[in-house]
Amino acid sequence: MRVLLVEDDRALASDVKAALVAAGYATELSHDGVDAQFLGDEEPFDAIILDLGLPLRNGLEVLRHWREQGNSTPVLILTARDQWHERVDGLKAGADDYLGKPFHTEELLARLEAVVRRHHGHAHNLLEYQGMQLDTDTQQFTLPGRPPESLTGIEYRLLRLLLMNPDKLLSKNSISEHIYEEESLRDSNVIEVYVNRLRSRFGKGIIQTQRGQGYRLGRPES
Amino acid sequence: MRVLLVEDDRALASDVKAALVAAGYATELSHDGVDAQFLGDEEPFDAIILDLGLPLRNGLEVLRHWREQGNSTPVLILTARDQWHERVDGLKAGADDYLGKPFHTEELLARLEAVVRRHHGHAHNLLEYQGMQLDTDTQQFTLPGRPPESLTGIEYRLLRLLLMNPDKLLSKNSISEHIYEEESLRDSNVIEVYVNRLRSRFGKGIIQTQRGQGYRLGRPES
DNA sequence: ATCGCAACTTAAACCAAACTTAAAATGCGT
DNA sequence: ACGCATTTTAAGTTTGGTTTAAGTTGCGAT
Repeated sequence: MRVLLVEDDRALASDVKAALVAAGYATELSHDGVDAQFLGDEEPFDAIILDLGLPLRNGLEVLRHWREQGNSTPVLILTARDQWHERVDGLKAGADDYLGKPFHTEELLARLEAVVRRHHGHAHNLLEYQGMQLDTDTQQFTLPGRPPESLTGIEYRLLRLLLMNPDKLLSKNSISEHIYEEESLRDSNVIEVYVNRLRSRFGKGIIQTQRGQGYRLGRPES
Repeated sequence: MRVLLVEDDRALASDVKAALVAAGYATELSHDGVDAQFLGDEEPFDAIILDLGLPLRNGLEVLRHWREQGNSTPVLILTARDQWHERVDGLKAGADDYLGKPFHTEELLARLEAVVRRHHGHAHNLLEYQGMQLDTDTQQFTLPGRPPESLTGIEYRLLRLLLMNPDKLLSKNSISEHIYEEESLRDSNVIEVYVNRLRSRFGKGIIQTQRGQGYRLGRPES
């Protein structure tokens, strides 16, 4: 279990880190918003403990940034006891729970565990290829450097089929067989229409046409 | 399992190599882009770990070179933590996964294993002869030292017929019987036209003519 | 050497496949 | 029952793989 602890008060930070390590968490420390943001972007944590009053970059902004990037690591925010509105803002920005300072480390540990368990409860199931990822639980699709987008039912089924057979050439027939239950709309251009939709949402390159043969998953252009 | 580790920081490189060897990978080291490119071209690896900041030749260029050569060895790139765009560029250049520096060796091992497994899972159905290969899942044709190219329907069927009967002499009649359903276009020069197309795409030598008898698969000239 | 036929080469025509759009139908939640 | 989002139909347009066709090359037999 890896945890990122973001807290500018060094003394407090190392106390808390000690407690976390004692509880069995591999803990990474960060003391300002900019550094924290990079760490959160680049490394996979099971949870993040985030103080909102940070130098260089406000904690709320950092949190919003992560959520916009499609990073759904559970975040527990720390707020000053009397800053009631910060908690609301934090939850709205995508935090999973909050804790007022000062706090007892036991309570922190309890909340942390709860937050992690809750998150693992709906552990997200990812279908990934060339940096694109399809979350089969939420039906959301993410391409590198963009926020996740929700898909309609058929958009999702088409994209999932492609991602489950990367590189493979799939004929329109086999596609509609997989997407619909029964002897399908044989002469209908549904597939073409949806290919068109996905291309205009996510870029032309995402699906390649092999005229007369079928379609194939491509790689997203920038 | 052979792994190529490309990393110019010698200290880091030998640490990581030790970890890889301990995990059971036969590991080859390279410290600059030119050397790495040569090794990747000449020797078969199961995976490559590639730092992007290299002396002599940029890691991205090396990766692009390999992919242009049709080399599909899984590549895991290492990027500095603050170079977010490098990841995207790397994926576009054909990397299979990325890892920000600094990293934990356990994570490197996990990603490496995942990448190798994924790559093996992607095993395609290949029709192979003299270094040429026809992928019957993607309908793409690769000759040594070139990136795979997509084929049109009839190009594909002709090439497949030839590769399924290597060395065998195939008359134009038997060819058109295999390629078309019905009583074929007996007096038509379709076959000749397509033989011509394949030769100009992939080299004269690829198909040999036996005047009056038919055609036979040949070997591609370098 | 020359003639004739098979194979080669090129370009243009054709036509079904795929694309694009918008409107109509469907279905779902309130 | 209504409004909204999604799915499907439909019609017009573009694209590019296939085929035809006509001219050229070159092998091999006489």
